[in-house]
Amino acid sequence: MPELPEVEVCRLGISPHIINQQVTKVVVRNASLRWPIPESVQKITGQVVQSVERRSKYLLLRFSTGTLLIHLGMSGTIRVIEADIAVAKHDHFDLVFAHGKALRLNDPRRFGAVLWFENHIDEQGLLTKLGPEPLSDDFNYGYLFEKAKNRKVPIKTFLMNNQVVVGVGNIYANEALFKAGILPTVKACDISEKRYDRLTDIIKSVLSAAIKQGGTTLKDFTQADGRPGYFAQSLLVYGRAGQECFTCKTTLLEVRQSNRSSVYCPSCQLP
DNA sequence: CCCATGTCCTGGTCGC
DNA sequence: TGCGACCAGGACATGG
Repeated sequence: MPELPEVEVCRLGISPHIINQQVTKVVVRNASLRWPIPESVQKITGQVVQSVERRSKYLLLRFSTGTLLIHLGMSGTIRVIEADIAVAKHDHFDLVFAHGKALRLNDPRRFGAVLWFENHIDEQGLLTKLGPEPLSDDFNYGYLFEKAKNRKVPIKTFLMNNQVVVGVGNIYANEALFKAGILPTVKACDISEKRYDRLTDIIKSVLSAAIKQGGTTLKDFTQADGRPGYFAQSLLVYGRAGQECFTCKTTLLEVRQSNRSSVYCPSCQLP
């Protein structure tokens, strides 16, 4: 269930357990994820994890000869466990380490990915077209306003476009627009610079708060140690269609946009 | 049958 | 007409 906060929570959780650790075995139980896990992942055997980075929702494990890219898709989770713990359904991939632990990927829907790149991380073009990281200084005042010029797409769809800004998925797009008081159906080009500046601040604060609380657990997301995230308790509109707005008691409404559900308060959120 | 946290890809439309 | 940018929707697999 990962959006950016969940992936970042995952990165923070697994990093201390696997950095500087040597991989002794690579186990592929089911290679058919979004793309087949390549045979070349076996080349990781014997190598040491140098760093665990994140770009957008991609986890990047750096080794001396290349990078292992992991994406959790819609339903992926990663845990660091004792390597001899029994395999569960949908446990597709393990990195086993010399200290007896294993990084284990579980992904029921198999929309996730495990890829190995030597030298050129972007052989597949997955990272080249991505917009700025929302928590970086590249995502700043004026950016969204400039980017939105002539864009007639609804603001909700605009925010979820990875070429605009990465990491803002359906949950946090809904939450940020509620907090910013912007109707999700407004055209991106019709929003003022001032409102975009406020929205930029809100996106940063919503994502940061979610990371601090360990992400949002809806069904299956867990942190690296198996604990759930607690941000679900902070959700103001996502998943609350038909219920009262916490601010004004108006009934929250739901619309479909680009095949995704948007929940909003018709009173607090304005065109 | 409905719905679901992501995103690549296809095919259509629009403007220059 | 051509080209590129933009945009809507399908597709993927499994579970609740």
